[in-house]
Amino acid sequence: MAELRLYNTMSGEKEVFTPQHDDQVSMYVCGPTVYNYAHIGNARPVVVFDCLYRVLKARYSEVRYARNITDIDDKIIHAAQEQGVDISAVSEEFTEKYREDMAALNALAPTIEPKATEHIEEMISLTQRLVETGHAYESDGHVLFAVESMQDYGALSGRKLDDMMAGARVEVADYKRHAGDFVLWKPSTESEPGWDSPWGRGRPGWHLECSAMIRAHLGESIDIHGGGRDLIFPHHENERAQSCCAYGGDFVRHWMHNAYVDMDGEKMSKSLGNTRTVRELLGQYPGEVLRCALISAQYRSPLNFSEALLEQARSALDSWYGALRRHGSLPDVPTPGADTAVYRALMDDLNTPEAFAAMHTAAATLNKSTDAAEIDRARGELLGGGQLLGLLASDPDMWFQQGVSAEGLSAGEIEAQIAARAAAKADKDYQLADSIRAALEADGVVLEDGAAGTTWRRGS
RNA sequence: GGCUCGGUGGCAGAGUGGUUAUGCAGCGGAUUGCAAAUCCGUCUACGCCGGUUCGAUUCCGACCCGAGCCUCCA
Repeated sequence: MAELRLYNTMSGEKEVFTPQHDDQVSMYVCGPTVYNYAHIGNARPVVVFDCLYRVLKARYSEVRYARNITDIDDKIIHAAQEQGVDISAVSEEFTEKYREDMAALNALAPTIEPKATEHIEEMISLTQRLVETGHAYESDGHVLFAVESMQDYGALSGRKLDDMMAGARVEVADYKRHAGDFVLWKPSTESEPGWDSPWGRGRPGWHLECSAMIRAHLGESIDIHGGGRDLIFPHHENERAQSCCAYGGDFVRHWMHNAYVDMDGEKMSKSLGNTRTVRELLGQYPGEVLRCALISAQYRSPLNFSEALLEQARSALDSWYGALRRHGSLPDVPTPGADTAVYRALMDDLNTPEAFAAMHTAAATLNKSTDAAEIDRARGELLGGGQLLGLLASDPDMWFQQGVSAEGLSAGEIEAQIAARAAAKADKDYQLADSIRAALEADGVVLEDGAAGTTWRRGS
């Protein structure tokens, strides 16, 4: 059995992955702050860690995968105030939309989806613990984590407190002892949502929930913690500080961070305003195309988002589905955990491009082989690989015949035209046959004559 | 200013101290009533300068260029 190797942000190297408990893995991935639609950049970690989840499930008998929902945050508060509604109206609406969008990308639901507002108690007690142990202090109504109280603060992001001082570009609040100190708990005004605490009515700082929820659901030390690169600092650094100082121990054994989705070579982000929402893109492309595009580069490399990228993803899927379509009548019972080339590629730090190459090899075999055993093996590779990658989930005929929008000819109309053309061909009236083909093509339908008759698909 | 990561063929994108990545596009052929799909063949590579080595795209150093973090952000 191939061993799993994963790059660890902490060490800066690929490491052999061994779960702390024999056959059981715990993974936590930072989820969305639910105040608006997820953009395609937000979807990258979801899809990447969904692949990892699938690989882990194939390899280990128990995988506990938690992805949080941040449903208390200043941005949600602002959105709610603008709309004149309660924050829960905003957070519930966008939690639902997020789930729909991610499901459309074939991302499996995590084992647990903890919400911040359901863990306020845990956050308060974690904060208390940090105050008691001298790692946090109260100042001007806030409770702050004292970064100088932690010996190796900065170890994850590879920075030193002194260096950070030099580059501080932000006004330092005067209630902080050190510029790097961050908020654990902050006061709420009357109009802001808040919870009673030993420090008065307030709400948690944004790093706190993950520490508290990891502890509550996955325990003191987890195997894998993932998220986007931009979370390394300050979010994960601070999470680590909170958890390590409050509870001691390892906290996280493998830190994993995906690179960004870029737009014209520049990071896609809400603050830059160059985003494309998943929802908008789903109106133009099948979810599988978006997913395929998102994993067409290795997760630690930047991915430039473009029409061309999506068209390439579509064409890769077309060729895999096309190979399967040739053998569509065979029963399928793939085993994703089988020791296939796709599996081995993914075991090497999720090398999805190498996995794609193996998928293409399997498809080529299906297209040209006449050996039943070989065909069987290739189908297993392709379908099993598809399960690990979260692709090829549709029926091949459905894939080619689906229209992204409702417009166009119905399947029945197309079949009728095909029958008319077959009759014309039987009469050797090729002129009529060709005019039918051309008419269909003008409506975006491509005919393919094969040994077993004519099949059709919708062109892109 | 500090820290991190990267520069591969027309494009996308892996990998390796000496041997084909892969896909798309291009070109030539096969197949087809015509197509499409498919198959076969084929062309374009490893930022720049040094060093180590029998041999470097791959290791080391300098340089140039790009991206990111240090601030909400996946």
